[in-house]
Amino acid sequence: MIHSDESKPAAVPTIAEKKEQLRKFLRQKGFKSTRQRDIIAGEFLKCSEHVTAEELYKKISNKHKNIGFTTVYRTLKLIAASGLATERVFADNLTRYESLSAEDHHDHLICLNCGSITEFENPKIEKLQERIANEFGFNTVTHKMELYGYCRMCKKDVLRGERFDRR
Amino acid sequence: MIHSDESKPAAVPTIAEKKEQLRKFLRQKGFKSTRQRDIIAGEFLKCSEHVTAEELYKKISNKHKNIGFTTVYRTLKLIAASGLATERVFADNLTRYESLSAEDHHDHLICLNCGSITEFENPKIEKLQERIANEFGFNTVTHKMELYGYCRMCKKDVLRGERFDRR
DNA sequence: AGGAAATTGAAATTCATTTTCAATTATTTT
DNA sequence: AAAATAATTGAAAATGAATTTCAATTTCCT
Ligand SMILES: [Mn+2]
Ligand SMILES: [Mn+2]
Ligand SMILES: [Zn+2]
Ligand SMILES: [Zn+2]
Repeated sequence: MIHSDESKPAAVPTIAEKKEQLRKFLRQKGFKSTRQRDIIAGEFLKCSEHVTAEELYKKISNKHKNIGFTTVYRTLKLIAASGLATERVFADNLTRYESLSAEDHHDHLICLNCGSITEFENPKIEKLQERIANEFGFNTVTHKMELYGYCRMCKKDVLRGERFDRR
Repeated sequence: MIHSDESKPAAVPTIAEKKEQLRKFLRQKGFKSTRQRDIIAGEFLKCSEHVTAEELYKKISNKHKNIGFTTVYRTLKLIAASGLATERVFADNLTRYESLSAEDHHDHLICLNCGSITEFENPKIEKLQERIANEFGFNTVTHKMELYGYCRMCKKDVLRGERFDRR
């Protein structure tokens, strides 16, 4: 997500501020702040990707061989519950997490060849979705919208007959 | 999907015709037509829902106790490959199949309470999706668009505080 | 510091999906 | 019509991500 408007510096929370938000959430829920949760949250907030528990675990276990997969898995759930992240499941059926500030919503373009994920936002589509839901007397809570195909780079390779899995 | 135009009777293939299409597909691929495949296809084409392999297997095994789950599972894959059905995976992460004629595309409204699935079609959204893909130099192959929330019936229950899982 | 309560992480479990394999069945060839 | 060839069947096992279990450890509160 690219925002060209840099006029409101307070709108983009720092990693430290996000970590504090998590700590606040934990305290408020009667949960505990731990060394592991701090490290996991730190690493998660650093890497701004659509990351799986497995992937994050591997990144972390380079430096911290004593942090287990289960804890990474559980901490990602907590981070999502706190509002700092959302869970996403794309066509590969893996649960991914992405860092997210409260307001921000977007959908995804996903390359079937290289797996790259591009984010977009389109208010017109969002409005149309609401209109459709209303027509059916439906009360929308959330939606999923994903476009699958070939990204600019992979499209070229396909034309040249060079398509292969880069994942 | 409701179509009020009944002027073209040939446009809606009968179950027999669909079964024939499957047989043609099998022959063409060097696969075999079997008693089991015929029964499974028949039952699948009859029940016009978003059905899982498990569900269809249970329906079938009432009458045909000798047809195994694996065969139902594999036959559904074949039916999808033949173009008679599409695979769908909604938020519950179960693979569902729905009978589908070649042209027809639609998206879904899914009730978080009762699990009911409503189909809709919106050309404007489809066009906007294409426009967005183009903006990113993206070549769209397929897309997924699902609205999750509460259907008309369940909305009422929610207001009365009567929400519960009907699935 | 002491004690109640939550957390950790290795291992086990779950659950849908997918694969394996020996026996059976469908199709083609003689 | 039988034999040869090749695919199918279905029970059981394997897979793999997600989730749970549980004893040992750590955090938080007084
Ligand atoms: Mn995203
Ligand atoms: Mn449908
Ligand atoms: Zn790509
Ligand atoms: Zn409902």
